[in-house]
Amino acid sequence: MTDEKFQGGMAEKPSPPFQLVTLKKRADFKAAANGPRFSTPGFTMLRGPEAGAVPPATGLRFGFTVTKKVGNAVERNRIRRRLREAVRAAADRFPRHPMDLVILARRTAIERDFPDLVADIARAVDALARRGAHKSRSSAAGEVSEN
RNA sequence: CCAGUCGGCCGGGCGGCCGCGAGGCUUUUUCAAGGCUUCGAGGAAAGUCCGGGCUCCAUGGAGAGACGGUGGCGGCUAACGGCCGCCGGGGGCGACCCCAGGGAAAGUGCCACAGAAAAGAUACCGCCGGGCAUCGCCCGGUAAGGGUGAAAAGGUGCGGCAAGAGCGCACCGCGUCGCUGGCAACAGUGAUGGCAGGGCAAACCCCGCCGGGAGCAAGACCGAAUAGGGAUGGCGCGCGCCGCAAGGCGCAGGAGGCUCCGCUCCAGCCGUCCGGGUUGGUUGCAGGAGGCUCGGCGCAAGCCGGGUCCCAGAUGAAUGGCCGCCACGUUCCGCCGCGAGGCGGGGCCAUACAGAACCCGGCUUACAGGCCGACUGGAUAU
RNA sequence: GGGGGCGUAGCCAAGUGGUUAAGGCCGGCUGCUCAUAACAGUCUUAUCGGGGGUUCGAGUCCCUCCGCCCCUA
Repeated sequence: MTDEKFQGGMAEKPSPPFQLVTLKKRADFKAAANGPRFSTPGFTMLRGPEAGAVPPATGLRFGFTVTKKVGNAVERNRIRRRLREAVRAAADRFPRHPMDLVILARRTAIERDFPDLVADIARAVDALARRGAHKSRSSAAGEVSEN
C-alpha cells in the first residue's frame, strides 16, 4: 500500500514526495547513541532501532544533532538546513528499510559541496541499512519479524 | 581637492525549480490529505549591564536596620545608571571631544621609597645674630635659597628686616559676608579676613535619592496514569512551677521568599471534599509606552492632535537548498595612455557582524561595503 | 531562560594599593654514580585573560569585553 502511494507520486512529479519526519524526543536520540555508526567528512550517522508507531512512507526517520561546539547560532542553523535538504535530495536512493537515523553534524558540513553531501547521505543510509539488517538477523529477531 | 569633526541612514536587487512554518478560504463521505492565497528575523534579533509592562508569592510597623545601586543643575520619560539643554573642570589651531562632577573645618584610616619634615609641623645643607675661639663648636632667630618627592603648609612683585617671614602693600588664588543676574548649578562684583583648610571617599564612612521577592521553564486550564499530597470543619495542644479543682504564671519548637519587633498559622484524632510530582496538550502569545505620514508647540530630548496600516510567532525549535542575470566591492592578467585613469577577460563557495523564543525603552559590544547632511582647518580657482 | 564562580610561568597555585610578583612540580646545567634514579647545589620560564578609568603608583579598586566551569529543568 505504501509502495503504491510512493510509485504514484513518482509518476506525477520528477522527484518523489518524500516527507521528512524528524526525531523530537530525547529518548529517540539516546536509543541511537550506541548503535552502529558511519562517518563521512561532513557528519557521522548513527543508526537507532526500527521506526516508531506511525512510520512515514519510506519508514525512515531522521534526527539532527548540531552541538554548540560546531559554531554560533547562524552556522548551526545553516548546517542543519543543508543537511536536511541533502536528505531530501537523496530520498529517491534510500532503501525501503524502516529505522531511525541520527545525523551528528561536523563543522565541515558548512563548507562541503552540496552534491558530495547528498552522495554521503545516500552512502551512509545504504551502509547502515545493510549493517543493521545483518545485525538484527543474528541478535534481535523480534525487530525483523515485526516487519 | 586634501585632512578631519559631528549627526542620520542603508546594509544587496530581480527571476527560475524544489521545499519549510503559521493564518484564511476551499475540495473529498469520515479519519486524514490535497488545492488556492496572504504573511514569515535584526540593526544589532547578540551580551544580559540597567529600567518597565505582565504573572505569582508576601503586604501589619506608609517601621527600624542591613544590603545593593546611584550622585553638578534643570528638563524629557511609564521608568532608568538613558536622552536633551545648561553650568563647572580638562584636551584640541578649530569644528568638537572627555569627566562616578555631593561632602576632606563629623570622625577613622592611608600617603611606600626618598626626604629634616607627609600634616595638632619640622630644620639636613644654608642664611643671620650672639658667645667661646685654631680648624671649628655651642646657643638663639629664620624658612627666602639648595636638595628629596607625585605632593612641602598660598603664588608673583615691591617694600621691609640682622637675616627673614602675609610682617606690610598691589595683583592673582582661597575663605567669610553682602549685592546683581539666573528656576538652579553657577557667574559677575564689592567689602572683609590675613593664610588658616595638602591629597585620596572607583579607602571605611557621612548626606540626599531609589530598590519587597521571584520570574513566561511566571501563571491558568485540560487529558492520561499513579496514590506518599492538599483544602476545609469539629475536638485537642509541648515542658516546668503553683493549685484539691477550674485555672494562672513562665519557657520553648517549626512556617510565613534578607534580619528584627509585632502579628498570624501549624503539630494529634475524626468527618467531608479535591487530586500533587512526572509526561503530553491548550492558553499566556502579539493591537503594542506599535509603525508610517501630516500639522502644531518646544533650542532640543520630546509632547499634543489628525490620517493610515496590521507588520514573525517556532517549541529537537519554521523563515531554506540549488541555480541564472545585474549592481557594488576586491584582486590578477593583457592592451591603450607620460600620468590620473580607461577597455576587455578571469578568480574571490563573490558579501561583514550575525538568527526572534513573553513583550517594550535604553546601554554596551561586533560589523565587508556604501549613501546623505551640517561643520572645521588647509590648498587651488573665481 | 535564570543564578553563581573562576582566569597569575608548561602544570598546581600564594599574593593587606607600594621595591625587580612568593612557593611547589616540570625543565636546563653541575656534583655524586660505571650508568640511571634518588639526593645536593644552581639557573631559566609571567602581555598577572584583553581594553579603558581612578590614583603619585593597580595583579589588587571601578567600568567594559573575552574565555572557561558549575547549579537550576
